[in-house]
Amino acid sequence: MDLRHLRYFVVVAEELHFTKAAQRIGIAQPPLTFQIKALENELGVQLFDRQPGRVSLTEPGKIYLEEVRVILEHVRTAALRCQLSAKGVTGRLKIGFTESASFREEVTNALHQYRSLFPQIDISLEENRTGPLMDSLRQGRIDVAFVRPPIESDAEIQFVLISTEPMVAVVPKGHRLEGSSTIALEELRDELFVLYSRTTRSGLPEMVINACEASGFMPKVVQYAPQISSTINLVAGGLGISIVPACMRSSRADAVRYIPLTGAGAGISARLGIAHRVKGLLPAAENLVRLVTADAAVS
Amino acid sequence: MDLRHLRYFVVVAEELHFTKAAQRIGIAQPPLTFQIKALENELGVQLFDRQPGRVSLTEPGKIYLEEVRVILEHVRTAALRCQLSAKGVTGRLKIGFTESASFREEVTNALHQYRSLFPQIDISLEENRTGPLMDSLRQGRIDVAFVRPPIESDAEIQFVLISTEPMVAVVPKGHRLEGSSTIALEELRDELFVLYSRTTRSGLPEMVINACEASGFMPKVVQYAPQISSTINLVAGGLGISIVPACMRSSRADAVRYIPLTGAGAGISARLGIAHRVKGLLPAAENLVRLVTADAAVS
DNA sequence: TAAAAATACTCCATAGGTATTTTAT
DNA sequence: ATAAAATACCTATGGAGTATTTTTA
Repeated sequence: MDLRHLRYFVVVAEELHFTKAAQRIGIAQPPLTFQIKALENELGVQLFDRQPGRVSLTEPGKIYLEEVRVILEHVRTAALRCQLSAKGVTGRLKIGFTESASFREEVTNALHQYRSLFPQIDISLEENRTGPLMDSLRQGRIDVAFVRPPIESDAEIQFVLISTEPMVAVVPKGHRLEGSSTIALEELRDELFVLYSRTTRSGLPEMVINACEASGFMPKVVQYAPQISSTINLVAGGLGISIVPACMRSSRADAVRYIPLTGAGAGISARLGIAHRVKGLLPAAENLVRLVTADAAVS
Repeated sequence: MDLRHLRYFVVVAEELHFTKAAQRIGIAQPPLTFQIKALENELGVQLFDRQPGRVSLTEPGKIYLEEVRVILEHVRTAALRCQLSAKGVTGRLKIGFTESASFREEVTNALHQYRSLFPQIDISLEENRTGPLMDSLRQGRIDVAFVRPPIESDAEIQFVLISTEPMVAVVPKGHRLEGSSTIALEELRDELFVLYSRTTRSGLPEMVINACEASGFMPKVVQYAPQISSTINLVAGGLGISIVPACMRSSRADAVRYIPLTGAGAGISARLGIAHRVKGLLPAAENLVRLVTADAAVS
């Protein structure tokens, strides 16, 4: 049995006239008669009472018509649902992001814009550090991730940089450098550092340490903290000073001061990008990536 | 788009392996690949991610699979519903019957039996006189009717006789003939008659009048009554006597006596049968007719 | 290198067309 | 007598087969 049989059946049931029905379908009457008979044979049921000039549905035919109409409608809606999903209009999207990404306007603006463009997408968010996010990405637990390089790029994962910003020094209120408009890295030689904990050999804390070494001293790290915001809280608490991405400036403005770096410090920057699988990417994720990278190209 | 496409799609989605799927379907791999591509082209959506040895459903593909499974199941159940309806297992049935038919065991037994054989048929009953029932039958308001001949039989209507019974005299208690074991029609020459009203030229009351005439007298009819039971009630009330089908004997046994007729009176009989349209007969109605006429052949 | 999907082509089953007959009003 | 469905037969599209190539793990 084909959908053709069902479609033809509905037309004949509507016209109750084989010749007219055949015209509406766009075929000749004999093949239509043949197809309806084939359907009846397959069902083992007479669907029409036929007399020349007086075709009518049998009772089983009426039952079947009801069902077939629903089936044909369902065939259409199924295609539609599928197409909407393919366009990323409907569906779900799992987004990972690092703590500091949520402080960047590129990210929040993109999410706002995405939500208004695709209100039917069910978005779920996961905050984690770059490393675990990349694992989740590879294993399909999330679909896109706002992460900080370096990313171990390969054929499976694409990474697109969307922003670069300077790192700034964070000192507690009342610190001797509080009033400085800029700080050279060398001035921090004797400071105690609170750093975002090191999980890779090349993340933000590594960059800070490397820059200090380039300026001729090894920073004295008194504490590693799991989040950048907790790092800042520890600075606010007077444990030491730190160096964080400039976007964090709005955090704990009551208790800390953010001061631009000069010299070797001006060279270190926090880069942020969006990472996603190359294959098996959800349509909804493609749309977000397109939106984010289009913005990145403009700015 | 064909059901074939949908069926193939489900198999490939289940196997996630074109070669195995082709084997399960019973065709070669290339045409299967071709058909799936045709489906994808028609939808405008990629349903599978294919790498040799690693076929997987895309997100829209998963959505479509859900829908298609429901569609294919619906195609099956639609055929089933249609077939059940064709066998008269499900559906509705409108039965007409004359008042006296409900006093005949052939009719009540048949209905009992039918109800237990086809519990899913929605039966509705209509009581009326033979003439209106035959009109309803022709116009499709009812599907079968238990009626008394003569029936104006033609190509549209089939009538099968299911019982023949004698007519009996009804006299009120205390009547001069109350004690008679039989009554010859001539003995009623001077009686006042209450008759079931005449609507056709050949119904039960006509037969009574004709038989009386054959016995040499014209019955004195004092009252026509719309139902046989009201006729009997009038007899019970002393208005006169009547002649009714033997099956009515159980009616008003408190107040009337039923006495068999002899002579010309023994010749008149009440026949009962089932009538139905020849064309456009509901399967449920066919089953009832079959059941009733099979019983009729036995008895 | 091996396994599986894609491509290229060939064939035939069947959907559809044309001509005609049958049937019921 | 007429209109419409059924029948008979023919044509051609496209579904399926076979052989081969391409691709990726």
